[in-house]
Amino acid sequence: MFPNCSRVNQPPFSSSASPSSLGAPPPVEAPNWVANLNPPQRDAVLTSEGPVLMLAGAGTGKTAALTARLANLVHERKAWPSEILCVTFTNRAAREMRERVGTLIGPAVEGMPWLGTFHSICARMLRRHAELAGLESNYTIIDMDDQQRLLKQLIAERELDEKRWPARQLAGLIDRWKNRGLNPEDLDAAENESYANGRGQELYAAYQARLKALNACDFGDLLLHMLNIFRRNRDVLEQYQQRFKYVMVDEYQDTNAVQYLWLRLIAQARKNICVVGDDDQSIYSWRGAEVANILRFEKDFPGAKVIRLEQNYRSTPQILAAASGLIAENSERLGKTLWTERHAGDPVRVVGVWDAPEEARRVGEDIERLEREGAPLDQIAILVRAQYQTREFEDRFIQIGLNYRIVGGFRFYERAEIRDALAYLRVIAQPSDDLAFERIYNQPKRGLGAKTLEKMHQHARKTGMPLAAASLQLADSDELPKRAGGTIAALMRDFLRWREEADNLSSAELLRQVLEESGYNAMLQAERSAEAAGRLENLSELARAMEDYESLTDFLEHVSLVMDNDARDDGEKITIMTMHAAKGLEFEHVFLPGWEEGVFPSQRSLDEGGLASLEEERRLAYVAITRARRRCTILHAANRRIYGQWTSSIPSRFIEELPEDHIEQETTMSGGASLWRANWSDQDDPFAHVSSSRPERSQQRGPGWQRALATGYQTTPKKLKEPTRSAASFAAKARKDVAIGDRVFHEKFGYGEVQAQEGNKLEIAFETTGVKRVIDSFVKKA
DNA sequence: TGCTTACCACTTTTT
DNA sequence: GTGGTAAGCA
Repeated sequence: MFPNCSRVNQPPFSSSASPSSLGAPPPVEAPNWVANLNPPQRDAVLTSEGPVLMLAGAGTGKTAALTARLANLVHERKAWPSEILCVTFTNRAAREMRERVGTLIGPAVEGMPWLGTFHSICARMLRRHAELAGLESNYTIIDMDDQQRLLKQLIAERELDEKRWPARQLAGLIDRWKNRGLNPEDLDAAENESYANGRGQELYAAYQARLKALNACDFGDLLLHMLNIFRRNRDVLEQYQQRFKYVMVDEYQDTNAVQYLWLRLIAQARKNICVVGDDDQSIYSWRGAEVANILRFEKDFPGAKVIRLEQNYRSTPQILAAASGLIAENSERLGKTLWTERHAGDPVRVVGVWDAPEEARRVGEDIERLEREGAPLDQIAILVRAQYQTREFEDRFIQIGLNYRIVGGFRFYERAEIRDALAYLRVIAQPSDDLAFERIYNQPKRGLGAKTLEKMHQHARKTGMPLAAASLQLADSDELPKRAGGTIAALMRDFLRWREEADNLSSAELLRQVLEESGYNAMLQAERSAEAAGRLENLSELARAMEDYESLTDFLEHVSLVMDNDARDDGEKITIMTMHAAKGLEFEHVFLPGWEEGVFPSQRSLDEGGLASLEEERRLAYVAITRARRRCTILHAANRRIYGQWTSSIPSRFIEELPEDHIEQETTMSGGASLWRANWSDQDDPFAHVSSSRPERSQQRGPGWQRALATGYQTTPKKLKEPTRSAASFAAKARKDVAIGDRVFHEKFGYGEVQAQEGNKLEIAFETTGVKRVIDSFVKKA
């Protein structure tokens, strides 16, 4: 519900700019979008000149304002779409912005090449100016996997103990340096000390040199290279300063130092920069984001107009109050007062359960009830702190037959078979891509092992040639055993042929041919397992996806930068994702499980980082709660298994910090009274200390714990009912295209035969895993 | 060479 | 419980 939609506003120029009064296209409708905005939003839209800082609280319609602003600039002919730089943080935000601008100004949005993430925009710029960074314009963007393999090599070359100085750690350091805009030569002694007793700089420099030799760069380089280019080449910078008449930045609180410096250089000339952010939603400091950027905006751009969006259109007053009360505990804030015209709703619920399985069971039951009440599943989300928490829900939902999707987690492009296929293509597109070559030189198995690889490396190093070229030369010599030499020669002949074919074939066809001729398909087919079948399926999906791209290079760039796997919406599903991933989204009903000390706030943030990182966790909690429009349910379990070990836990301090007036506490100890009592006296029972023998110990627990006790942990639990069979499952419609006796395929369980059908549930006898009940939407007809 | 086994570290969060 | 790596064996 958007209360202001019904309000009649007099737009300042609703009829002043008819399309006919304009010269050439873009043809546009009357700018009625401004009519739907509230005064501060409208102010932000109409203040096109000069620096603008929009402080937009959660759910205050900042995307609406930003989109309208962009549309207005185009509509008012202040700039061509190609003269506006519009930076977002995530691919999703960029896509959404593009879509929304499209509905406002029509096809003119097609001409917006500079709307995108920091990384994709920099990648585009870097293609043009690659030579200024010592690269060729067809450089490859390597991912974290390649990055770590490369670093491992460098570490091994220096005979450092990889156990003591893990590649991960070095990768993290280099990343952080890059995020701060530091080149190897910029490191001071202290930074240098932070890896392998003062060899940080050496390794960082070596890594950069290797990347250059590979004609590659990593994520951080995209920004760092462009910053370097801007700093060292006045003319290039001026070119962009001229081009971009207006600059807009979303989620400004998440910008890191390089991004900040890069933006400042571009915007310095015209100063038409509009940034939108919310200091309370800054949750990426671990990635180098600096809230300080938003705090010093007014200093950087004197005379900046500050506009506050404080009217929330999303949540009920209760949800808003709970979130506001919580975030008020933070010390470093600009401070905002969110308000809403929405009608009162239900209080935020806080539910205490016995353990994680019960938590999942409870959420499942609630969702089934919502479903019966007619709530669409895609309006329900479960937001977790860390990825590992998703498993419990996945298991439970498979069991009771609830449709769900997990956002994040393993991505399509990170699967081994996909990466292998891409590696083949990379070697074809880029013969000097050693990392790709190394990945597939013996995949599928060709009888080439570590020894051969070692020789190839030696030769490559000696001659300064890329690995692939060196190996070919080596194959011609007598350095290798006959078999290995022959194999390599044959492989290189294949690559030569594919490279020629690449000109005639579409990339999708090329990929299919490569998979066939390399024996990769045959390898998977020979395996005859459920997994292998899924992999083959993934590979043909990859080929299909490639058909949308003009060139191989385009596609490879897409893969590296747009790693999103927002699975196409195939039916209504519950969304399970991390709180981080949920930023910018909203749902009617939100479940927030795992609010326990050590889980949320995470152990790590408690151990290191001090107050600052605890406050970041609190902001994350604020983000999570404010995703909900109507209902928000927070859960905490008394016991949880971590690393396979049962651990008892206490409710999160954030629960205690919620304003009491707006929440409702409840506890559901299921599993039966006997289990409850049996656990009561257990040694590691988290409630053992509650027994009257040691009342003083309960004093050591925080107030949240006390309240949890007060609201039901002490008394006999009221709800002892064993969870019953899911009622909603009987209501679900059956899939019509599968019948008893059909052979079907399931991602997890493989092939099987349908034995029974009940609602949307199928009972399937799987070939390898036995009889299981699964949801029909999770199987494909085989 | 390649496969099996044993041990290990590990869980934030993302472009 | 998992997945990745190192050592040992066929």
